Amino acid sequence: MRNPATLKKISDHLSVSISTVSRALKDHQDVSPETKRRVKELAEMLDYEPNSFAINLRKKHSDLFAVIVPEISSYFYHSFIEAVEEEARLKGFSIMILQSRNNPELESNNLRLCRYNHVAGVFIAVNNSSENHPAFKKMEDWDIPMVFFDKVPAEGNFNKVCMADEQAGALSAEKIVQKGHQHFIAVMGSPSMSITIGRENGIRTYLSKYAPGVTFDCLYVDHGEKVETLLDRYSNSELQGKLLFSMSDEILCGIIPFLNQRGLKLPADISLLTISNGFLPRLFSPQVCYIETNGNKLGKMAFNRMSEILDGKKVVCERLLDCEYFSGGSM
Amino acid sequence: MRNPATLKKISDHLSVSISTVSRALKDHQDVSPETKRRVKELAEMLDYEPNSFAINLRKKHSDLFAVIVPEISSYFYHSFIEAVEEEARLKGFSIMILQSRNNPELESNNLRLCRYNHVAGVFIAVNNSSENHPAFKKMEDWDIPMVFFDKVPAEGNFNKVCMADEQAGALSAEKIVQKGHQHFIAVMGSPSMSITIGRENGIRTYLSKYAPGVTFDCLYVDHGEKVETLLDRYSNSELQGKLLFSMSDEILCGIIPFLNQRGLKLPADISLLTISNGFLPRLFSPQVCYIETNGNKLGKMAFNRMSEILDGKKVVCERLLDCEYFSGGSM
DNA sequence: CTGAAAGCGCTTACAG
DNA sequence: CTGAAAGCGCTTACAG
Repeated sequence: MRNPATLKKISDHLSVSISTVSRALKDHQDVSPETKRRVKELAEMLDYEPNSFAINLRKKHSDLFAVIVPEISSYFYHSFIEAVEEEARLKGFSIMILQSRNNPELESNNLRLCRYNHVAGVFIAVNNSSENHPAFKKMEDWDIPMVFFDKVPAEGNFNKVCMADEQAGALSAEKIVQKGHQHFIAVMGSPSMSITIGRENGIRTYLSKYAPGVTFDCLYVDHGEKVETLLDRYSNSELQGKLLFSMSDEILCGIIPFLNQRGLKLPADISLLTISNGFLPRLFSPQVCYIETNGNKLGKMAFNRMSEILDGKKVVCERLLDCEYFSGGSM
Repeated sequence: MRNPATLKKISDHLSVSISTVSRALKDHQDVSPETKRRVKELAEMLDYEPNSFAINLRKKHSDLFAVIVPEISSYFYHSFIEAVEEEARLKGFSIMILQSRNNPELESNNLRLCRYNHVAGVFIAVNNSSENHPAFKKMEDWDIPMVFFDKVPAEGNFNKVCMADEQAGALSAEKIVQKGHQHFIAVMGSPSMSITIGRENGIRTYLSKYAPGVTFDCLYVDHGEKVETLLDRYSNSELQGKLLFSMSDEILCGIIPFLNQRGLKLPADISLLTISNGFLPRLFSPQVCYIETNGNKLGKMAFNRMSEILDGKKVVCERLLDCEYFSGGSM
């Protein structure tokens, strides 16, 4: 390992003190122009790079944010991460990615890593399964700001940035009712997830208020069960003319092959509405109608919230990202 | 900011020296069991966490790998990142993500960040545009191992881990020839990318060797041009019975809507073969035939190579990931 | 304008 | 079995 240049090395070469070198490199007013010039020139030549460990050891925190997600390659998180990296870079921060793979132990361990590395803040989408409240509390004790996004704890006073799940559910119901359906089939994710609960609540609330006669079957994709298996309970004639509502891209990816395999055509045989970031729905023919969930927008929103906290606006709050309807040809 | 516990704080409470506390916590044999017990108990109580800055300052490098990509949310990189994170975690490392957005300046800056943070190693997919050789060289000077993946520099002696692009091209040509096509249309990415060159070479080499009569139009999607626009030069009757070859998922996503819009059916009106990670091709009906590029596998391969380098096997080499054919119904 | 010194939190060779 | 001391590379209050 080549020895990287240090302030000491530069100071030795130039026969000035380390303090002077340090000051010269940061353009401190106390240093004479001539000294500055000599120091900077040599620093350049020696390929000097400050040492983050030494700097952070004094500052007691790093220029690193952590993003903790169940997994990176989901339909949504990578675009969230992309947006956060972008914003972070513009503000001089970098990001560390940690996956918790729906394993509470890993999640705790990831939070421990955040403490170990004294990150400036944590963006976290929590696991499906249990809620790691003690681990979350510990971050508070360490004064490491946390912004929960997408999958957030149902209980507890935390900073949250989410899709407006209830609104998305209500908007879905509204569109379904408008199309004249008296009954539909909703395919939802795990019933323990906050997003499932929110979206389903949105549907129920809307229906009970504006269309009490409309009913729906509610199927939950849980415990690794496949969408296809769940839907197999219906015969083609039972599905004829019906509407399928899909809670997410993940579920959409189960529904599409199912429809293909059954030979059901959109929208002649069956209608389809999904919640999605919009990428997949636009690839199909006809394009699938969707309510937009935008990972990039949510990432920017989360970053803004984090910036506010770092700037001192610490009062805990919950922000919602409004959703919009895209009209395809699937219903 | 709550003051996190330090060795000093523990040593004060227990009236032992800092050295003893440090040794006790790492189960050093020199320390008496009784002292160990007391130290560990208090450390637990005080929620002690070692300080990575102090540790790394001594070790002179961190437990952090950097992954540098043009962008995270491409069809490929997020699964690569996912695999690297997974492997890294198992070995006690974390990963930092940096995007270079096809901007050479950003790329250099990201490499500077890697030096600043004394990362243990860098995984990098380079920009389309220019090649940043001076910046790459500098990393060598700093003895920071680099593993290039997917988009790699054409020149220079570097560790590379890639799809077998030539092989993928050749395999594609083989399948096309087998289906009896005398002429086809290849839709490729930017001609300056190593993967474009490799894949096209593979096709040409195969054809000149085994099927010299077979010809193809070669279209390049470059400078933000759209696939649809490129293909618009062909009338439906010109396309009838033809085969389209798509170099990547990105291009596939342009071709599919084009076919839908033109009302061309697979495989009756037109055939389609793509190179892909396999996710999208399997969603369509019929499923699109593809040659597999697997981001996860490539990530694991890259990590293995990195591990070898860290273990001392420093001799530069290039590894290729074999590709496989998946038979759908699109040709 | 410049420098010596203390300190961030840790590890480890050395002495006892 | 335990401790005092040096040192990793930097910044900054203090003294001159």
